[in-house]
Amino acid sequence: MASQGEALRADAQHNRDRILEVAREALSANPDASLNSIAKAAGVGAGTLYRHFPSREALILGVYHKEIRALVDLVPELLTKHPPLTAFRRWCDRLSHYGRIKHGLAEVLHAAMTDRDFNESYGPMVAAIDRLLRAGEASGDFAPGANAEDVLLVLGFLWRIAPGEAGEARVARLLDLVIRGLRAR
Amino acid sequence: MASQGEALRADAQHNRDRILEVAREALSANPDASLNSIAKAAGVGAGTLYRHFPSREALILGVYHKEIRALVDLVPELLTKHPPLTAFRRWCDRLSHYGRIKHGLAEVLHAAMTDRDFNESYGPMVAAIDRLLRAGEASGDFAPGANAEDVLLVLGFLWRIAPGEAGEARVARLLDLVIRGLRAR
DNA sequence: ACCTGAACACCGTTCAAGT
DNA sequence: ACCTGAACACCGTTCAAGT
Repeated sequence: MASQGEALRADAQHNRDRILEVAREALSANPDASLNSIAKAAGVGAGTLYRHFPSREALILGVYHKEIRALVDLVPELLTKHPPLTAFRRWCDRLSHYGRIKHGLAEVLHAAMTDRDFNESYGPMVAAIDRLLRAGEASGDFAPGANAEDVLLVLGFLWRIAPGEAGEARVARLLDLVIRGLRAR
Repeated sequence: MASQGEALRADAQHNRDRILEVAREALSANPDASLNSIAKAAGVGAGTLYRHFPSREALILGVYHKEIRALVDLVPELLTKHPPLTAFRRWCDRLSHYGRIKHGLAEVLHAAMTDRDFNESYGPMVAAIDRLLRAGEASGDFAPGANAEDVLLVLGFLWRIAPGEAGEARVARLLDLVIRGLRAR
């Protein structure tokens, strides 16, 4: 559950890593892969998987934890290299990329928005967006007062665009629309 | 599958209606209600449910067919009574209302967007939005060229807002954002 | 032409028994 | 402290047998 609260016993740590490794592969091949099948492929009993990840969401969150982290850490970097508006845009592009490759992330973030247990990854995500919004506000590009949780919610469309050819263009069009909506008049 | 292609035999028609009636109730109590349980509650064999609705999506679409139809039919009415911009706004409010009451509609519309079988309800939906957009374009309120499918896609956030107290305000804020994004500069 | 309902393979989840 | 894996109740889906 916790990424590593107190050190796990060596075998437990090994199992945890192995489960995440197998789950990543299995889930990206098929987002609906059964937990039993993942446990079996990882060579652990079903109970072991449940001990480490008490729900499907917890497992997915475990798998994509690094990606979420990377996304959050990207914000300060983008803000030093680019003006706020393009920083926001780049960040959304990156978010879109993750969302489309890592199926299931969307559902998890959605669950995280209601479930109070998952704040560990949802919180930083919202904070990251908040930084981008405030920066845009300070530069006068964005209208003041935009809410980071709201923006994350709208950005959900990024995960519902099929990865196909037209997808790229659609993402661009829709991000334009959202950014126009955020802009100062 | 078809709402009523060629007339069904009397008993079949009766079963179909009964299934829809029970499914509406069961799904609104619990969006994940099992198809077996719905069949049982409707007093029909599992196979009968599958004969009428070959997939869960088809069933949900059957259940909410009337609501979707009503939504589509609302557009011309709104456009005669209101200027385009408020017509759009009112329509979105209504869409939001349906989405939050009738759980599962969102997933179905999403599926409908990829699956080519469901155009029967997705098509008219897109056409309805298109009318609203064109009207706003003609009046000079909306920037030209907005894509109706894109707009339906963004509006997906409407279904992911919890029905709670803060929900109403959130819907309002987010619709403002989208409308600002659509506006002519 | 349509319906029934048992049957199949599989699911998530639990929990006694092991080490 | 942690793991195993059989067991439970249930799922979606099919299909022989009925009318």
